[in-house]
Amino acid sequence: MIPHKTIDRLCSYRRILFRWHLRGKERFHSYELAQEAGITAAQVRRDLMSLKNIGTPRNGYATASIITELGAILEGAEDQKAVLVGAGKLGKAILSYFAGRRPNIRIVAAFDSDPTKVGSVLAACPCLPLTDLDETVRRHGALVAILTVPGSAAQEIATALVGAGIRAIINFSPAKLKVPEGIYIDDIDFSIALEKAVYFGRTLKDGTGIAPSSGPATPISEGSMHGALTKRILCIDDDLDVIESYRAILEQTGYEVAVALDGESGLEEARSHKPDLIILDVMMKDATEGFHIAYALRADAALREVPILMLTAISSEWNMKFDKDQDGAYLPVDAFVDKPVAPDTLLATVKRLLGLPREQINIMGSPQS
Amino acid sequence: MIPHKTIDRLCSYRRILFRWHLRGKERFHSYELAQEAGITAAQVRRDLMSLKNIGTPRNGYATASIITELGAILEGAEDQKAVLVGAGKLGKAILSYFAGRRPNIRIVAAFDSDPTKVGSVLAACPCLPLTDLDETVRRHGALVAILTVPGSAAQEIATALVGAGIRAIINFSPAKLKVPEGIYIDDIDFSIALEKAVYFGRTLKDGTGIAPSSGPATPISEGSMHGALTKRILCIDDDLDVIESYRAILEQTGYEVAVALDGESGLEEARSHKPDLIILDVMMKDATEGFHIAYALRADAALREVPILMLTAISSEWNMKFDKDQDGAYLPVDAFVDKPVAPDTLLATVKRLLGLPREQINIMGSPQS
DNA sequence: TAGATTGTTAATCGATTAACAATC
DNA sequence: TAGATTGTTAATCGATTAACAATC
Repeated sequence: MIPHKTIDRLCSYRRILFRWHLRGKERFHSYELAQEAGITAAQVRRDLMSLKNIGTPRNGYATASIITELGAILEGAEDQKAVLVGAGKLGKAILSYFAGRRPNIRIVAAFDSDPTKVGSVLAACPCLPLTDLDETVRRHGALVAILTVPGSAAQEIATALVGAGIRAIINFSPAKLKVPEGIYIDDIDFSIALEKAVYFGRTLKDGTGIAPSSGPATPISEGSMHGALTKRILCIDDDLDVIESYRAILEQTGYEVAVALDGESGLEEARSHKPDLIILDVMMKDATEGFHIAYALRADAALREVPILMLTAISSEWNMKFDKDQDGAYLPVDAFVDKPVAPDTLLATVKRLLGLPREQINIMGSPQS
Repeated sequence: MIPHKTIDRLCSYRRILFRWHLRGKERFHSYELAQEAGITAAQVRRDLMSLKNIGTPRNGYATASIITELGAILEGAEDQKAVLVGAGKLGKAILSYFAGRRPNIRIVAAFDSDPTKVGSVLAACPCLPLTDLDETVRRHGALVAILTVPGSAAQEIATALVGAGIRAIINFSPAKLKVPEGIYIDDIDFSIALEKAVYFGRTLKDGTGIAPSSGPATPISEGSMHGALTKRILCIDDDLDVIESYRAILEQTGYEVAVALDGESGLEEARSHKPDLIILDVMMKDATEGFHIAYALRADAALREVPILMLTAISSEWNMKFDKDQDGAYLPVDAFVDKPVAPDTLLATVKRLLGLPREQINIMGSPQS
């Protein structure tokens, strides 16, 4: 049985490693992961002892196999299901935060006592009356519940959840839940978080040598809308069906469309007939090919300022989604669109990118660290 | 310097004690607080050593003075100001969660890069452009920031915040922030919380003797709307101005109004001329008088079924608000309304309560534990 | 090989619990 | 007074870090 805090860190490791994997980093050392996670290398090595797979003294750890093992430990074999109770502002915010983010961990239903909310669909998740709670939880075999109800209702609902088979509760209410031995409770209490922050903000000793670069934050500018037609668009994707569907949509709208079924020929095609826009699949034959092509395109002086629209999808290997916010920041591309993509979305994004002034093309990526 | 986890517990203690204080519990023992907080009595005593005030072996601790001391430690003397960056769904949910809840800790501004959000007012908090961040933080002397932006923007904004003088950040983004020594960061990461819950939900050993009372949760029923006039309403409040303003509002609408300036005479008046509704101030000369009156009314067979509307306000002593959800559950009253109360709200609530069928009157309170 | 890095054990650190004399 | 409960110190527990032989 792995201790609580170790699990915490294993989750962080997995996220970091997934990002590294996307960026093509195939091996890593304990000190690298330690630095990224903000802890010591000894801690990392000790934590990784929880898993079977070993590193080797000279070569360190293999990113991919560690991610696989972490996935096995943290998520197990089957899909995991969760429910949410309390579809207020916070509940809705959490639903939309998770929507589609972790396909392996799915919030199958939301519950609320308010009859005006029941029946609606929030972030792809049906809102049901509390009377359905027991039956729904049992039917799905959900083990996890997210509790976003007022403190006064929390205990009653927690008891019902446990009775229905829930084994872990993330409790956002201020109530201290009483549950049987063996049920996991994670209290996330905003009031206490704020009070703690106030305390430490006041108290922590005036940092020896605080000299952070000041300067106001510059908001990320949204490209302004222009319009232009009869442009040439190059689609690079290894799935022929996908290519053909995009071609149909784009040609119908009056664009000229070129296609390539792999990165190599895509690059070649781009060099011989410079397109006005490139649509690039992020996950081709290996998980990072799309990224390499993006870098190669930016390295070519002639193609540097061609906007790139990157198509993102779920990695079937670990059921983790490419995180535009987190991972996209490093990539020299101008827009991300999720697959499968709705024709409207595709056209709107294409139109926007074609209108982008050249100085707003993202040539370097904007690494955050 | 008090350690991290101790501060955590001190915050919980304060909340529990405030609730006890409202319920008239003037003294307590370490084992009582321990049980309520779910820890050991030794832990409680050790934690309370952080404060000057002492308990006495025979009488235990004085609730009020401990709350005062905790407030002094946790919040300090002056008001504390915080800002929020990222007015998305989560940011808005958090804003409305905190709105008015802790008058001593105020979120003075929200920031967002989206020009369509800037200029609006969210939960009594103006939304400003990111370009105003530095100046606003400095002007208010805010020490705490709540960060609810995407991971890709988090580091940049954190740096700007620290540059502007922020000393503590509650970070809801998945990014691991790099900040100078001495800055407090609290990471609240929903993805990791969910993964942890999934892990422990799957893993924790099948609880020895799980036999929680099953039974579906019964949603709290909302009183149905009826209508009735020429009813007699008794107002009990020690503030003459307040009484007169309510009287004006209610009489104008056609109700008959009786008044009483303290609990004692209120009870007497209720007994001599049975009203159809009682409006009761929760905080009169001592902080719990309103509560005692409520219990006394329910103890009187003749008055038991008269609905009670309780007026709530902020406790000036500790700047904590009476928490309807948490504390109200114990009280045998039928509605709570915050002071100062808008005429419309007052009338609507009065109308609803007067229409309440007798079997829905809350005679006993509904304790949650 | 020599140097670097691992897995793992031992030492340290911090936090919780137990114990108990002081005392109301 | 006698019993119960405190404040506080010592013992225990758990988690982190350091150290180092094994080894790629």
